[in-house]
Parts: sequence; C-alpha cells; structure tokens
Amino acid sequence: VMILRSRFLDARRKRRNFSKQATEILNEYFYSHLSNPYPSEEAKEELAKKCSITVSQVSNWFGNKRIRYKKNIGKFQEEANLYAAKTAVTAAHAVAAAVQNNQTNSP
Amino acid sequence: RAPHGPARPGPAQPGPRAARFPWMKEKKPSKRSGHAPAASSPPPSSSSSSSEPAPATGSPAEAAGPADSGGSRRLRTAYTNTQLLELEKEFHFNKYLCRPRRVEIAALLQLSERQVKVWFQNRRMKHKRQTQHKEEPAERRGGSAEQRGAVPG
DNA sequence: CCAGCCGATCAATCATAGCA
DNA sequence: ATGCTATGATTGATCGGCTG
Repeated sequence: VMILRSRFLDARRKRRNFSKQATEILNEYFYSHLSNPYPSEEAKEELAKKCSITVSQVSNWFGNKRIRYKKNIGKFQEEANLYAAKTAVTAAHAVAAAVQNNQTNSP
Repeated sequence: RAPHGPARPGPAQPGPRAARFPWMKEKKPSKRSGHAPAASSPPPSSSSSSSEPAPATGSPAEAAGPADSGGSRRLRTAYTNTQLLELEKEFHFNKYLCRPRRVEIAALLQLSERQVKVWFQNRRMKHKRQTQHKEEPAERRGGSAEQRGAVPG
C-alpha cells in the first residue's frame, strides 16, 4: 500500500464525508431535479455555500451521484422516494426533458 | 402538457418503478470515425527505458487498439510514473505545447499526440482550479480546519 | 474548413471512512 | 482484526461550442 503511495502527490488521501446536512441539501436538489440533475454554475455556488463545501466538491458530488445512480437505479429507489416526497417541486420545467425520449434504437 | 411523464418504462425492465430520463442512459459511446492523423506509438506500454515500477493498477491492459470495431470501452489508460513525471516537467516549462514539441514528447513517452494534447489540456484545467480558488482564504483543505458544516443559517 | 482550447462530463479507479 | 459497502477525489478521455 504505502509502497505505492509514492504516486508523486496523491491527494485523495484523508477525506471526510460531508455533513449530514450537506448531503441532505445535495440530495434534495438532485432528486427534485431528477429529470435533469445538472446544476448551473450559479446553482453550484449556492449549493456550495449552503453546504459549506467548495464548488468543485459540489461538482464531484453530482458527478458521482449521477453515475452511481444510473448504474444502479434500484439501489436508490428508497432514497428517491424519500426526497421526492420532501419536495414535490418536480422539474416540470425540465430543460432537457424536452429532448424526446428515444428508445428502442439498436443498430 | 406533461411532455414527459416519466418517460414511460420500457417493456422489460427488472427494476421497479423508476423514472427513466435521458441523462441516465449511456453516453459518450465513441466517436471514432475514419481518423488517424497522429499516432506514432500508441499501444505498447511498458518499455520506455528503465524499469517501471509498474502502474499501481498493475497490468497496463491497453485495450482499444488500432483495431477498434464499433464502440469499445473507453478505458482509462494508466500512465506510468515516468510518463507523468516527464509530462509535468514539460508542463512546468510551458503550459502550452507547440506542435513539434508535442511530437517529441509523444514519441519520447510512447504516447499518441492526442494523448499528450489531452493531458496538457486536463493539466491546464487542474492548474487553473488550484490557483483560482486558492487565493483567499485561509485553509483550503490541507491543514486543520473543517469544511463540512451545513446549516446555512 | 480544420485544429486547438476551454468547460463540463463521463467513467473507471483509487483510497479512505464507516459499518457489521 | 477482517471483509465489504459507501463515498469523495482524481484523471484519462469524450462532447459540444467557440475561435484564429
């Protein structure tokens, strides 16, 4: 393990999970915008402020969340329902949602 | 209205009721068209003079070679320490590479020009990120202080 | 019209935190 | 202690938009 730690300057060492509150805020945003969970730069800044983390961390969080969510939607069902109920906002105004959903399309 | 209504569940889907949206589907499958401009020596890994402690990941399984048929897995090649070291050294020299220089580096490190180009681009972004938000305050993340509060107040 | 750059993402991985 | 899952960060590579 250490023998490889010489990766020059690894940084990702010693990380701390975000506070429960922060995660709560991020999840609320994520699930209330499930149709298009891509916060704008401004939204990120605001979230960062509310969560007391950096904008980069907000970006990382959404990046990880999106990938992991799509990779195993079932695993996030409960969470989805939980937050969906909290905020019934729904992203009706979904921007991307406009793009027709193309399905069954294999070459 | 309701132009979407949870993008209707497809015919056969094991998962329970889950709203499927376009962003959830796979992306960036591959855009490899007929293009082979620069690629001196892309695939073969290892070698590059001196023994490489071998990348942590272990085997440099360089998939996606020249013979790539259709969408293949876009793998994240693990660059060796030597390669990274050299790249960083060059980056310190100048943040931008001119064509000729790029060719040299690529050949020297046995990477394609494209990879070198991309590496520099990513490096620049990283450089910006570190410099940018690091100009104010106190401690960003390397010392003491916490950073995980929450309650906005 | 082509190449390179930027900004944002993706997707795979690393490394540690947290739990049983 | 041991093993596994959850999660934040890093990074090679791609996509789309813009520009000389």
